[in-house]
Amino acid sequence: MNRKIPQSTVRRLSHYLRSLESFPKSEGTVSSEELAAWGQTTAAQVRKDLSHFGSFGKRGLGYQAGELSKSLRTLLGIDRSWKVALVGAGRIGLALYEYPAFRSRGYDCVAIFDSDPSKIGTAWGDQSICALEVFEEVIKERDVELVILAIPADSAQEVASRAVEAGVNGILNFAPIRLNVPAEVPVEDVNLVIELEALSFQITQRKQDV
Amino acid sequence: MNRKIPQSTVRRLSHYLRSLESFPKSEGTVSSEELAAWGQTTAAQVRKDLSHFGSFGKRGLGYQAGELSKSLRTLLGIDRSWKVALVGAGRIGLALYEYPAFRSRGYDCVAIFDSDPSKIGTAWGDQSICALEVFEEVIKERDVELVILAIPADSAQEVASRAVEAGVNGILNFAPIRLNVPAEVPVEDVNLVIELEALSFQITQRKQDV
DNA sequence: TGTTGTGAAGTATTTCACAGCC
DNA sequence: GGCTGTGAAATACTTCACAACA
Repeated sequence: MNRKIPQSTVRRLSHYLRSLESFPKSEGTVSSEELAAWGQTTAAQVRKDLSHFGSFGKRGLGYQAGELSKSLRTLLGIDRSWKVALVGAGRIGLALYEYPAFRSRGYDCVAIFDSDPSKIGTAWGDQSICALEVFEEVIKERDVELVILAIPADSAQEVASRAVEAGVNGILNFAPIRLNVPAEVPVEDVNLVIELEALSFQITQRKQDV
Repeated sequence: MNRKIPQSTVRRLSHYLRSLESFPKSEGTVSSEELAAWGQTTAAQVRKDLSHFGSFGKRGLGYQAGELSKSLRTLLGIDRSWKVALVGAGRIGLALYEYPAFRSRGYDCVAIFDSDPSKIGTAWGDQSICALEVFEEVIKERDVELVILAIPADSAQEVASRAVEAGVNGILNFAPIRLNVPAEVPVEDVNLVIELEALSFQITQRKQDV
């Protein structure tokens, strides 16, 4: 129950939750062995991950699936909904906006911004696209907590700084730069090119090892 | 020059390369200090990362920017082009297909697949969308090496298995499941919900720590 | 002199193995 | 008997610190 959670543990918690949701045994118990099999890890790892936060299981029995789900949702902070703003109404922005898993997990898009005048005022679903000029105003008015940056690298830093200034709590960044923000505002980077490069790296190395 | 490269090192190599490309000093030298500043790491880490693969710098001087770029591209396996197939012609697929950084890094989309009959035969750019029925045939005929899965979780495993069977070398997986494939075929997962959950986790924990 | 390359030291994370409880 | 929770051991990764050398 201490306070130093490895980043990797957090990722695995998400997997455990998804695992519980995907398997139909919403009633009944689940063992660390089963959770491990689904999440591509070990039973000991599952138990260690959970033990950082308390005791969720019963010795000799395992974990109550329904209860564990609920606990995981609380831990991950998704036992509530989050107000999200999307910056960048391009292809990636659209894909994210329409991504059903977001809404079903409680991430609610309450504002969309773009700098392109031809897009401003048009609507996606029930959201009309706002100009970046009114960014701070809208962020505060709608109590936005998370910002998704789906804009090019050269404007990402500026928008990130403005978002922090406006009181946003976290940033999901698709722009291929490392954002400079205060340590108390977490940033998660998604960099698609790096993922592809990690693949070609592994393939290339493997061939050389033969 | 050994053979046990941390996964994190690979990610950082990509950052170093992007760093070199973003800074205009394509001629001249770069120090580990400078690379570290851009990549949000330490100078020692930069040197250790590179030392796994050989000696790229000159003591007292630093690294020759142009040479180091070239070496990094070779290490990452992007000193060539890769033939990529996109499976899933939905919003995410479209965003990826139009993502300029892919093509500029040498990832060439040579086939698009979808299961929706109304999409089959229509074209995106110069690629017409193929049915999954002809998957193996097209993969082999066009020498596809990498597959990007931008399809729902329930069909992802089947397509992944067929891709491996057809001789694909690596998979970039956007479906929220852990794919079961032989160890010699690397898989990189991109899971957008997990990234958001990592954010809400951190924000939630932080608030409780006060 | 200035900066790399690298063993050795220090941290962090994972795995082991078993006591404790159902 | 079975399975969790957890210190202790093992492994992996990062940082230090300094010899080597342009």
